[in-house]
Amino acid sequence: MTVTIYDVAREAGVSMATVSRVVNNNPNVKPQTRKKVYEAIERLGYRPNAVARGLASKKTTTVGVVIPDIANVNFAEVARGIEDIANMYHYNIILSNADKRKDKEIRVINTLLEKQVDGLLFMGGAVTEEHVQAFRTSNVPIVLCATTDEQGTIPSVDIDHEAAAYDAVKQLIVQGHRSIAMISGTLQDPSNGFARYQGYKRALAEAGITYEENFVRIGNYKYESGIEATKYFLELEARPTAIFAATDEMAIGAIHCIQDYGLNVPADISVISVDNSRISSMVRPLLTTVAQPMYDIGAVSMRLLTKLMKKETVEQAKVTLPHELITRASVAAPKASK
Amino acid sequence: MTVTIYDVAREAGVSMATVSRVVNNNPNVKPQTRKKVYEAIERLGYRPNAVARGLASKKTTTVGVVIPDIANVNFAEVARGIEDIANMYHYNIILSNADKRKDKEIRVINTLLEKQVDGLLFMGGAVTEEHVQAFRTSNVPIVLCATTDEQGTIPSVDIDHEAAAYDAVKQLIVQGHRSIAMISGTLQDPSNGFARYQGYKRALAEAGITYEENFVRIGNYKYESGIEATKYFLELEARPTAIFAATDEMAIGAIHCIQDYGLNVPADISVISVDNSRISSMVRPLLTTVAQPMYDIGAVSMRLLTKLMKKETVEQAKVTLPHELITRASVAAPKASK
DNA sequence: CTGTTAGCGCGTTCAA
DNA sequence: TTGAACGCGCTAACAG
Repeated sequence: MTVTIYDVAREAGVSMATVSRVVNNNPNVKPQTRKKVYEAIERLGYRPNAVARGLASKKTTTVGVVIPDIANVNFAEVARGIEDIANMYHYNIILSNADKRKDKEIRVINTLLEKQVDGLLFMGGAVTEEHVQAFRTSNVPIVLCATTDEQGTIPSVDIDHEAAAYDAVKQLIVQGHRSIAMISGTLQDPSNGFARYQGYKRALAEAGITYEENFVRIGNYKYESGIEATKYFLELEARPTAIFAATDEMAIGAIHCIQDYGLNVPADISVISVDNSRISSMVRPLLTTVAQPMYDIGAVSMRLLTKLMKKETVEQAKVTLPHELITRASVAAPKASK
Repeated sequence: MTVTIYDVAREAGVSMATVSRVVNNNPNVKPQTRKKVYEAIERLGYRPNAVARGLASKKTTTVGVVIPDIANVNFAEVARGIEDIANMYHYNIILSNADKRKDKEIRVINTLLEKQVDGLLFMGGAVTEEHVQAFRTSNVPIVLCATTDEQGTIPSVDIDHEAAAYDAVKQLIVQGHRSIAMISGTLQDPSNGFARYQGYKRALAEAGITYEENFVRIGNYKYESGIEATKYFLELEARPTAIFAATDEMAIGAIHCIQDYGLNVPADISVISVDNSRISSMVRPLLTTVAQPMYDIGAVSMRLLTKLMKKETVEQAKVTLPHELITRASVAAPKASK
């Protein structure tokens, strides 16, 4: 049924070693023989079996990707960056959703390792000791993608979430705002959650603004939770003049909520966030936000992984990509403070 | 370095065949021996090599997924459906972007087949003779996902794009609209493009509305192209009273464009589309749209594929999932016609 | 430049 | 209930 390298060898009148050579572009083959082999391959419709090759060579040219949720636009963007570079270096990717759930993450890591991936790209929630343990059971290179471990011992590619949040809030402060609320992600999430919250606090502290419990609500990154949080703020006797949302979606929720209350963005309340996903340009007013280069995070981490897999020496095992404030139309100076 | 089944056998004092049996849950093993083997596995930290297993068993428990672009929310949603079900049946997925480009699609199909996937899920542009040819070079089951082939010979899961578009336009007509414009995708695209265009025309024809060239613009599914098309419509001496967009994004572009002209949606112009992606609820007014169950398309097609891979008999090899009109706030009756 | 020979790690008969 | 032996399809020395 299936035609093997052996059939090709017979058909071409050479040994299987020779066929293997031409298939793998080994230069040590006489052009004429090469031609004969190619013809035999063509005639028989031979297709190399990558599994057999993987067993013999101990390389599968596939990398495992652990992702929280491919249906999330940000991660999907990262995934695209990963796949593009993987493709460029002739790797395939096995993608597994783990929803930032530790048990699922560990399980997935193990099956990926069973499949003998040549490398692992990990995007997830916190990187715990258990994770590190799981990584250690194998010696395929790992790179953390859009996350970091506490000790910073594992190669990683991410942005500085704390600084990004800081920059966003700082922008509000520069415009003259002093009463700034935040819609945060869960503080359990080290990057999107906790770090951004820290950036918010640092910016306030630096400006001598006292932190207020009432001005921080925890959302779940989604649109609806942005609305919920904003409702809360609007019902406060002393409303904030600006809102910093940890994600674009929550920011847009905030904008719509404010508008639904008959108020104007940014005249009455300014809104800023971090992400710069496509939807930040799909809202009125256009959303001012700090850009997170998701595609690049994916691309750079995959590139880093290829180097690691080829055992090339890498100078920087922990790369922090730059973020950038994208000024659009959702931020303005507060109304004349009374 | 790596511990093999053989090491476990020695450690447990049994043969490798026995180890293989316990690892694969073969019942023909004395509980006591099973225990010994498990202990040895634990002690040595043995992890089965899926590549070797794949070579020996001719099954890899991985399926290939050809997708246009994982960064596209709709496809990402499908992918999530696929992965969830795949995971449920203990399959892994190799994901490859092909951007609806035939050459890339064919190339990707081939490398996936080289990797000995147990099945293939194909999402792409048109399914040409060349595609069918490529599929035939192997006998792993294929299912088309969110696409169909002309002859309908390959198993597939999709919605009826023509009918979905028809229903959307019909809704406009029922509300009293007679001058309805369409922002279409490229007519080269059989499902999202051509079929929806056909549905639009059928609804018009059925209502005795004459088709107007000026009322159809071709977009690229994206927000900006929705804006562009709508600008064109608004500059017409005889503006349409309603716009049907082939995708949510273009519809939102239309809404914003209309609003930027100082007009009101739906009072001045109604907007409807097909998709019901998350963003359709992230706009003011809320977008009325025909829901396309992307997640389900992925889930159902993967489920179908598992049946095919197990050589179970399937009654329905061509399934059409239902679509549904989601009435929100972007459609209203036209202003009193003069 | 080409062929021979071993494995790669595991599933799977077939006997025992 | 267990073990011995073979083979899956290919790469990688090693000879020649």
